[in-house]
Amino acid sequence: MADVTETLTDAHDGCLPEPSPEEFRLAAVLHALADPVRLRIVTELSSGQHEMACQAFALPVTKSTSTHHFRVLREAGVIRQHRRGTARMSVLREEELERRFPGLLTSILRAARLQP
Amino acid sequence: MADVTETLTDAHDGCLPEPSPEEFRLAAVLHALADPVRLRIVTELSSGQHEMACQAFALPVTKSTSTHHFRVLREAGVIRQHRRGTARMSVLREEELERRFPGLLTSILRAARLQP
DNA sequence: ATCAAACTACGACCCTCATCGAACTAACAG
DNA sequence: CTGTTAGTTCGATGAGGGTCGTAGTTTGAT
Repeated sequence: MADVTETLTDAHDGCLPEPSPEEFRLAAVLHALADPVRLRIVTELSSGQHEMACQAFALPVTKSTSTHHFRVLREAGVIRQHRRGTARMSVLREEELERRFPGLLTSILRAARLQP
Repeated sequence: MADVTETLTDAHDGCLPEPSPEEFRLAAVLHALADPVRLRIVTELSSGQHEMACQAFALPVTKSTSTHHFRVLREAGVIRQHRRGTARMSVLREEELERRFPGLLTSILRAARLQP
């Protein structure tokens, strides 16, 4: 599974549309993180490898619902997605969020770890 | 839902039901703050006097909608409300939120000030 | 007691959203 | 090409939420 297939699938056309940091909207970020499933995605992304396929989360929803949640996170600017073979890898946009909304993601992640 | 907190029984029963800090749910707080009107309420509460009547906010919605938003904030634990004459005063629960979710409110308020 | 001010409660409306299933697409292995 | 794996897209659906208007409540003043 942990194959080292050299990435020709680079960051040109495998990337899905995402906002630039200047386009981040606070309400959109808060709304994105106000859902248990999405909060779990972000929590796992922050404490695992910096890149994870959708399947790797084992979410308690169907694939189509899963796609929906990843899109909400991506369109809010919380994650970035690109293809890796048949998989869609997700990455937390930590630095960009930190620059735009200092301390926000950090405090939310800490709060999330404190709760069921 | 109607949690009768025994704190401050001193000020008879002008207080409306509110959760105790242990009952704060992160998703509820984030959802409460993900609305522009409610974010504005909280922002004004944090930068004005520590007590404000609903009317004082001059919100761009009707009174009934206003009541709705204040209730969402109160039930999430973000604000406390008590009567003062015919007015309903609102107070930010800054310390309790800080104890439960350190840095959260602070970073959200800072982010809100950075945006339209 | 009556009146006004400031909210609250209750429906109603419409729109958003989380969810699903089924059909479709993309990438890769044989 | 065939088949598999991993996501996406497209309705549909049902719950929830933001908005309003109207009616009711509470408090203080006259």
